[in-house]
Amino acid sequence: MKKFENFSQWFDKILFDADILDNRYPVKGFVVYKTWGFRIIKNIIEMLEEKLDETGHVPMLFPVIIPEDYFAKEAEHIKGFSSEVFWVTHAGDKELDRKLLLRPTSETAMYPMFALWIRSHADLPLKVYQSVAVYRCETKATRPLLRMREFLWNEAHTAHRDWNSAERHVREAVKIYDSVFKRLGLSYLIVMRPDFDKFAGAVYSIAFDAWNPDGRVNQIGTVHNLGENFARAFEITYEDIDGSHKYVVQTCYGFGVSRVLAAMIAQHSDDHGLILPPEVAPFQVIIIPVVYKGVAEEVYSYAREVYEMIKREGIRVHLDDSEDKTPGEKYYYWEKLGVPIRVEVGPKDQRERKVTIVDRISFRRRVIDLEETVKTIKSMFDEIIEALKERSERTLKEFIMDVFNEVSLRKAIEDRKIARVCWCEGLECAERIREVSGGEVRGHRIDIEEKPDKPCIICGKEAKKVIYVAKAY
RNA sequence: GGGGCUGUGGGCUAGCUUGGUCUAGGCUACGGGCCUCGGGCGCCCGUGACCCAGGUUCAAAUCCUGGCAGCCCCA
Repeated sequence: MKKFENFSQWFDKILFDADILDNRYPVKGFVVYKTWGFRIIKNIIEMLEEKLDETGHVPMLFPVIIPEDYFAKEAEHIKGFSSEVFWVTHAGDKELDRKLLLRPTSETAMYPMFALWIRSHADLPLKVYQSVAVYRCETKATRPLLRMREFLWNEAHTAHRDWNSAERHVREAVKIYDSVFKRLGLSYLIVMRPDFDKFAGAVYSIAFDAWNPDGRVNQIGTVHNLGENFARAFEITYEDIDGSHKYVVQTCYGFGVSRVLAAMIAQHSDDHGLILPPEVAPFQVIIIPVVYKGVAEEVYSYAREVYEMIKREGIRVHLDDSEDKTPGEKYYYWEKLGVPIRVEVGPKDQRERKVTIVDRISFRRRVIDLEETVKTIKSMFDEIIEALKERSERTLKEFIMDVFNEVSLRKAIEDRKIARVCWCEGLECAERIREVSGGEVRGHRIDIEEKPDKPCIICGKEAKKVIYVAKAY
């Protein structure tokens, strides 16, 4: 199965073969995360939460249930989400007096509580996060990890004294996500969403759009400045130094754990199976003893010695000493699961006190002295993540295509590219872009500055922004 | 939101057009056994399936309707 030719089937096969998840659960859009996948997920979440802790965020856990009247408090918000809400209407066979819903996102669960907790400027900024599942009854076709009705994310919600400190914090949040995504070797565009596509209830929205082998973009994270919109709806006020009462200014940001996992798999893996950045791989090193009759005991005990030596360094290492498989079968098996480094120990290695070491990307074999093993593994970890990052960045660049008229725009989207176009910021032109290309306007970049040097691709008037157009998940 | 396609052991599939030797075939995986195990060695034995509910028919994996689930395309 070829990654760039038949992404869907390739992706489904990897998810199944690498024990990431089982999507045969009998409810559309709900999946079971299996052990290997769930361990990776836990490592990703841990990486993010550490970063959030470092930057002054505190963990909390809010209920999955939100009462209808609270959900409805912010007008735009309810408009944006109501069509895909799962409702809880009954307890046993009795109808509830007050309808409840499963959170599609937690603003309306958290902010009534923020109103109780925030009294004065001394309570600000408040920075809260939680890693939970959220529920959205997607009407489009669901796809494992990419578009599900129950999916995992981490959401952070903050409250600030004024617009400027909220603005500063938005930049901080973007930096946090950027650093975590980079550690996972991912490549993406950081874009300001056009006004008509911002989060329901936000003043503006910033998004991280990761490339996917089929040319669609995968939104792996978003950062929103909510202004006072929710503060007014939920009466979140504080007493300032001068005794006046003011609304807080809020931000919120979501890190799509399921989609980040999808992006990692989609960007890094190959036709042999999964490829994982060492930092999140459940096993970072797999040891395969190569035994023959007559020398088995020596090789096994040497393999255990190597294992203990690597384990002592805090590296997640596993010794596959099962006797029912040949070494070749084990190579394929662990490659499929994406273990970054394989250490082979055979009779020859044992006699010479060496090991044979192979990485998951290049499959290059090298024989090194036993004493060099740990040092070599550690430097190979760095080489692997750098190689993944470099390869992914290169692919992103290859996906981007400059187009200057409707015909080439349509062609670009047809060819599964991400189109870069100049745009006048007119709503009708954006609508037209969608119509002629079938792609969506994703926004203009904020990670780099891009000035339009051509007129608007649709109306020919002066362009204000360089925007990206692509199909999306 | 609209249209098309599909559902066969754990995975991939043959069979469906033209209903009947289908008692459903293969590969893979799995369990047991043998094997000199550096890239899926070979051989023997075994377990395991027609998505669900109706309908047509002497007879349904095969035809029809609905449900559930999945894939693709368009808006």
